[in-house]
Amino acid sequence: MAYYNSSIPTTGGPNDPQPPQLSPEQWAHAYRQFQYQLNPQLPTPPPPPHLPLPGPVIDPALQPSQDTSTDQRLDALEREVELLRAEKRTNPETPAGPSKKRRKKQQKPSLYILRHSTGLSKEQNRVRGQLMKKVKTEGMRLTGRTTEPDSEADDESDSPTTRTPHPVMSYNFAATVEDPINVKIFNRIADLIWTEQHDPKSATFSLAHADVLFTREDLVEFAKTNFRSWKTKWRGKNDPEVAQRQAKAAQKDRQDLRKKELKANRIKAVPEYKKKFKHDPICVLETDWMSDEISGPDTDDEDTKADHRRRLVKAARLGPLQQNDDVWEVVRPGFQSLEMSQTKDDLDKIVKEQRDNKPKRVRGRVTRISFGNTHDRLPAGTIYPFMLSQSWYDEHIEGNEELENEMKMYTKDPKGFGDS
DNA sequence: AACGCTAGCAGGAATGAATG
DNA sequence: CATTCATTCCTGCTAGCGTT
Repeated sequence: MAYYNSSIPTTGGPNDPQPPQLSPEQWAHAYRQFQYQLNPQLPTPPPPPHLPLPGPVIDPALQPSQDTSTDQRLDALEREVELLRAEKRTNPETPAGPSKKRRKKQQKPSLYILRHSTGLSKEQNRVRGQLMKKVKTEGMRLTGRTTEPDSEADDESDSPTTRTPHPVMSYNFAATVEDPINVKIFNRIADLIWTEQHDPKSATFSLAHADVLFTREDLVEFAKTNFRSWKTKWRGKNDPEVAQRQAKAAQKDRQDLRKKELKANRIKAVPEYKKKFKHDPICVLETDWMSDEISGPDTDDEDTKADHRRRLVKAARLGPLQQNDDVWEVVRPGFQSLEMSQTKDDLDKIVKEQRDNKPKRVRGRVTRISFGNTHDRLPAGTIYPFMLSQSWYDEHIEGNEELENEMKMYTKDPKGFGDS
């Protein structure tokens, strides 16, 4: 993607493409599915205790006609299994012996098939999503949850919201996922959906792909994940400290999002910029290096906040009807050199031109105001020499060994920047 | 290996304005 | 009025981290 990543060792930016790698779990999963392919009579991957061994293997050719893609997949799986075995052979810890023990060990990781999404096929992911949705729906029905989180947690005699008159079970959010009550609910959910969906021939079966396997443990795991997410919400409502933490996180999240949008807009202007300046500005467009766009100062002091807001409103020249509109202050990174900020300004100019040229069909954007303030956070990742403001470095970094080490910089500037 | 927590992300909802 | 589109923000899911 970004060309500078390829030539120079970086600290591993967020955009680095990762070569796909199979985890042990995925190996196990592949192996397991292979077993099933060989012996589809096994209706489901049985829970761990008893897994009849491959036993008399059925010639795949004898199986009911399969389309080529299935055949191909089977081939791939065969190869994977071969690799798996090879790996095993070279593993000194598992000497070949009476194989009962060995097998047990091997089965353990395959408790789950769809638990993690990485490495799953498209079909598997589809079914995975369907199952998670079912688990969630069932969980809501069972615990009497609506999409609206009910406000009162400790008040039993709540308002007459006519809810399902079902025998409602309630999660114990104060406890963990191991709490007996919670476990009971997980099992109930898992059993229900397992019964409904594990047999493709049954009338209740409604998954997109009948040949995708899953285990009951998968379902329990989905239910747990669900519970955890609900618990987080519950804690936010019941623990002021947690609420505060979450609010802060949400704010940071919003901030990061704005940076990302800023970057995306500027990226759209890159082709035009290249035409104009004959070099590539993409090196400047790292999310972290975009300006902050803040609604208010990071403080608890109400006066400071109110004052800040007043100044923003004034600078934005809001009309009488717009007094409550959003206004953001742009706070640029202090570390950046003139050349870097100029590059971004040039990009923004193009962005603006392009916006003005388009038929205006957009809602008004939030007004951005700059008071010329900067922040002094260190740049994330590795910057190029031309990006660094010498005076900022002298003032904030120079002499502080820890910070000096934290600043990472390439030795050479990209073409068209700095001296090059 | 499982747990709890969190940052980051994708997808989509909501919003507002111009257009047919 | 419905449609279309860009912008902004929210929700829920996931991976990754540190702990048990």
